[in-house]
Amino acid sequence: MKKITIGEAARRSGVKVPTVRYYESIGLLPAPSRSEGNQRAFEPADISRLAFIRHARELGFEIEAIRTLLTLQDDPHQPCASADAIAKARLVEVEQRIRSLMALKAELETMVEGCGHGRVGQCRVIEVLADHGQCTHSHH
Amino acid sequence: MKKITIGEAARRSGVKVPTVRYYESIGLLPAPSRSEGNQRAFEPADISRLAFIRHARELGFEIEAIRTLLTLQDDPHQPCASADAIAKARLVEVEQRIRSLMALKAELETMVEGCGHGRVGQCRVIEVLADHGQCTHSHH
DNA sequence: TCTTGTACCTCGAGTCGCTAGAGGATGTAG
DNA sequence: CTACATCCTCTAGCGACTCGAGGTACAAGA
Ligand SMILES: [Zn+2]
Ligand SMILES: [Zn+2]
Ligand SMILES: [Zn+2]
Ligand SMILES: [Zn+2]
Repeated sequence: MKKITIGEAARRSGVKVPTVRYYESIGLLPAPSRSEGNQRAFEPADISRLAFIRHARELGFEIEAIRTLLTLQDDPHQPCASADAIAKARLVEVEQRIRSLMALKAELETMVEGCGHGRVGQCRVIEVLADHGQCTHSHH
Repeated sequence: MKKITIGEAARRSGVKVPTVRYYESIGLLPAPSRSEGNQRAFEPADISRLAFIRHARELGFEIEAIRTLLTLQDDPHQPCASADAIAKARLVEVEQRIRSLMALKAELETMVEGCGHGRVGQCRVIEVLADHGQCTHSHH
């Protein structure tokens, strides 16, 4: 079996080189063996783990959640309730965030569309920012 | 004219006390005069400025964007094109973020719904996280 | 074999927008 | 006068990286 350098691990997993080292430093990725010259030598399992982490990060899971998910993955006999709970919590988060962003979008549209592109003194953008009472939604 | 303490400024503007000091420290809020005992004494204009900052933050504008917006606000004779550009850029950002979160939501729903709540070995959540190829959207 | 160039190493600091805590001074009400 | 809330400065910490300095290792070409 040939050794996988950090650069190749990065290329294969889509995680950047410094980030790979960072994940190792926080214990998310086990410290790999080293070459004679002290360079990291990864194995295929590490690449899978990195890809898992990257995918979970892309889906917005926090590092601590990923740590839990990885621990679960390491022991396939456990019930998956905690994994499902983490995913469900993330889903709720995402739904809330979408709702909040939709409200924001509406306010921003009003601001942008309402402006006649004249002087700052009459700018609707500045005006609305200065006075939340002009917003259609009271909570952002 | 009575002096406004930092606590009252915080209460009136909705910005927390340490955050008010932080805004002063980064030059977003002018340093107010001080009492004999070295305590900050704000004026009504500072409260408006704080409220403006808070509102802009709630709408997701970055500090540097707010700095620009405040500079514009300070001189009402300038054309408002830059203010509008900032708001429009923020709108585009928000729209992109919403689209991205909608895709995420779909993936998370598939994961959560597909799981039979058995063992980790068969958990759909873990399975999808380990293999992005199982996602319906190729880009997150 | 030597040289060149790329990739690797560690360590510390910086990013953003706050937030928390230590340790002390000031202001106000009873 | 004594509590007690509020204020002050300063430093450090959060999450999740990202960057730079200063140095080492390794593979390919002359
Ligand atoms: Zn305008
Ligand atoms: Zn508003
Ligand atoms: Zn499951
Ligand atoms: Zn995916």
